[in-house]
Amino acid sequence: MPTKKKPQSTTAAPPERRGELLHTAAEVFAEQGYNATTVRKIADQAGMLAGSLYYHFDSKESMLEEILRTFLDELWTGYDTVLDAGLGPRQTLEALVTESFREIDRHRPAVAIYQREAKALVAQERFGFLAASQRRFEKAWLTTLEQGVADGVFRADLDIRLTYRFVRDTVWVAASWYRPGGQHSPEEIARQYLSMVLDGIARRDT
Amino acid sequence: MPTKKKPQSTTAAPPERRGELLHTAAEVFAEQGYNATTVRKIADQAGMLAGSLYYHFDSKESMLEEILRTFLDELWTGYDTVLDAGLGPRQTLEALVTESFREIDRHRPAVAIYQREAKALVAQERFGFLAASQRRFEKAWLTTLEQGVADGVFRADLDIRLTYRFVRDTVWVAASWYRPGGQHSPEEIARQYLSMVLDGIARRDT
Amino acid sequence: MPTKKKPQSTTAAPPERRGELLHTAAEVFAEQGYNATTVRKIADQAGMLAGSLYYHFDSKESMLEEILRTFLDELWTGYDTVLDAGLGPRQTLEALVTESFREIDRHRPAVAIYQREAKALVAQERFGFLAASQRRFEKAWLTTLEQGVADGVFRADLDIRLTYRFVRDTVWVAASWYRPGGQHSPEEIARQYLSMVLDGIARRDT
Amino acid sequence: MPTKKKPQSTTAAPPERRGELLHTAAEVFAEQGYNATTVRKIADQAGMLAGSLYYHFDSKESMLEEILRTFLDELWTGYDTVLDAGLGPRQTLEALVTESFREIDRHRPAVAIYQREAKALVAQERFGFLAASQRRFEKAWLTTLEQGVADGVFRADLDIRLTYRFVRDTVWVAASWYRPGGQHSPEEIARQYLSMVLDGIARRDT
DNA sequence: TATGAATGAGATTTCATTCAT
DNA sequence: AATGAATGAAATCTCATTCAT
Repeated sequence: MPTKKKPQSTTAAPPERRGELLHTAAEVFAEQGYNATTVRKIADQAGMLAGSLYYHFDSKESMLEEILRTFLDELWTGYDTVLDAGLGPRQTLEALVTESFREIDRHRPAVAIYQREAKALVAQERFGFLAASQRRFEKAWLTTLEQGVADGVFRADLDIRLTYRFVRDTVWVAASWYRPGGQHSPEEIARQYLSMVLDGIARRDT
Repeated sequence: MPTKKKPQSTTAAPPERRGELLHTAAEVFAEQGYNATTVRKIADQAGMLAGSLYYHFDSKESMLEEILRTFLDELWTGYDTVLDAGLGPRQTLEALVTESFREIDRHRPAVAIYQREAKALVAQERFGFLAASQRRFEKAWLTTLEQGVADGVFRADLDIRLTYRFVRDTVWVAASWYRPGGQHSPEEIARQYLSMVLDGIARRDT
Repeated sequence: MPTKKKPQSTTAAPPERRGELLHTAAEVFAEQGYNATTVRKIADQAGMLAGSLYYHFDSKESMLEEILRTFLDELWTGYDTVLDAGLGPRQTLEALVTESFREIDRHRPAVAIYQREAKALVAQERFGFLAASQRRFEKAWLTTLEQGVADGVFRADLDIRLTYRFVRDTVWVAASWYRPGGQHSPEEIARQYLSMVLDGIARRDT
Repeated sequence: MPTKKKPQSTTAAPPERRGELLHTAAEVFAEQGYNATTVRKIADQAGMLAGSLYYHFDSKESMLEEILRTFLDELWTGYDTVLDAGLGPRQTLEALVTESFREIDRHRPAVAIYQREAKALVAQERFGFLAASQRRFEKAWLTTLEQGVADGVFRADLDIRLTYRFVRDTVWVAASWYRPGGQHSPEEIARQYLSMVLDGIARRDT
């Protein structure tokens, strides 16, 4: 039987229902995986019947699409601000990592969904925007790393693509264990991650 | 004269078929996700009909179980050898990371499946062995890191659980892009990853 | 001074809305078929939401009923005038055919709906009036044809039921291609059809 | 509960199951209309469960497509034989009409489905072959009629397109009442129809 | 060992209809 | 009169699994 979330205070702005439902769907997708999530589970969580979701959305897949699109749109707003700021490579890297943790904080379910599903989705025409985003992403990071090597702020003895994957994945998988509102703020986690990524975990003999 | 064992039926070695099919299944599971993989897809890939798989296996789930069990058994054989060798924390960490990349090389599909599905599976009784493995895994790594901090070979200013997750994720997500037989051997990748994890990607001012 | 009946609410004549909506519904039913027509499609066409139709009508089926009833009422008004006029069989046939084309001209959507749906509807109690109409129809035509054969104005060498179906189908299927306001008036089409039905399309050797 | 048709003699050629099912589906489609026919009704009639149909067919729509394609393929085999025979216009017309009644006799359900559904289906890309067939059909008939007028065997005072529609529809709607195995053979019905179409139903004063 | 055909449970989706505002 | 949101029943479709051959 449906689990009502809340009877809602009195009156909320009307066009938010969609957003609420997407939020609910994203949480269930993130928790159980897209394929294992039935529309009935989403509807239960939202306190309605499965069929009622189709008043708001065309299909289960269109919910997934909208969740991922919304997330990527906001992610790129943040990234573009960083990339357009004209910082040096090290500051750019720090800002990108920090921004990433902020996005994980704001869109944890969407990030988790992205991690788990993106690989299988890119093949579909409908999710072509994922591939486009991945290309921009790769370009932004590779450029930053290459510039850093050229400027002498990053090590020159590492395979640059390997480094790219290392930094990229290391940051984003954090979404699988990160819980918003936990001990550390996203900025604090970013700080520690950056410290590990930049300086390593081995103790320096100074 | 040639050494014939038995006048075998008609076709090739029968008991290997199981292994081949598990291999095929693992690849499809890794490619598309367990839930999105239909037994028909596996059968197609193996050149048979869906129903025929049930001569070899009890169920789709039992294929998954066998794939993961086989992988974890081999992983722990390797890990136990390292952990029982009485090395210092830094050498232990290096050996575990190297061993992990070797396992990715040998069992890439299984590793990818594990990454994607483990979280949802541990709740099931049948997959209790996953939880047991995770606990041993966490213990082995945390002990090594703590010993390293105590011995002064790892930095003491980092949150130890954050460090654990950092190292753990860093290694295993490589399965998502690693392709056996590529440019770098697993040992070479391990070397570079260890270099980044231990010393960081920033250039040192000597 | 202008003759105002009542200080009407705000918008135009309310009781006409029903008729407009029935007109719209009939067109969509005729275009796509009753079953394939969703109330949403009708509402879209009418510039309102699906639920709003239920202010005007009890159900989708009641719209269909009203459309068909209105059409058959008018049809029989015309037919009865002809049948009660005491004409000879040939003039009766000509008048009935002409009247039929006039009805197609006025109620084309309803005729198309009737053609397509009547067979499945007659079984329902609610649409019993269709069966009644069909019986009267058959009787009127058969009587006319039989009288014509008896009078020697129609050929005696043809199966009378086959002839009946021939004339009936010949006339009504025209609704499937007829477009009001096209090249030919209904009377002109009737004239040509009557010429073919009565005298055939082969050239006579005079 | 499912209505088993027959336990079938002993062994029928295996690849006929598809054909049997299409036959069953065609009968139900013709009887109730495509949209009003549920896959469950077809399955009931075939003595199986609804889901089992999907072992043989991709979708309900693909059954419809195959039924119509098969019918049109056979229809055109027959028509082409007539059209390639080099007959005069009157013999061609007679042969086409006779062939049409034979097709109605062989494929009554498919013809009935075609009549009822074609108009709405042609809009769909998937059913583009219907439009193609219609164009060939129109061309064949118009050419024959025009040639007949030119040769002086058909009346010159009639609108040729009107005549085309008259003959075309008159013949094909017969599928709505024709029952194979009834009183008259298709050839006998064709003969009477041709007599009416060519010479009319009015008695000639010779 | 494998096929061909089916089952049966459950998933997604559709849609006429209702109802508070 | 009309909207926005929902219900609930039923439809289409999916798929792991079974089983006779």
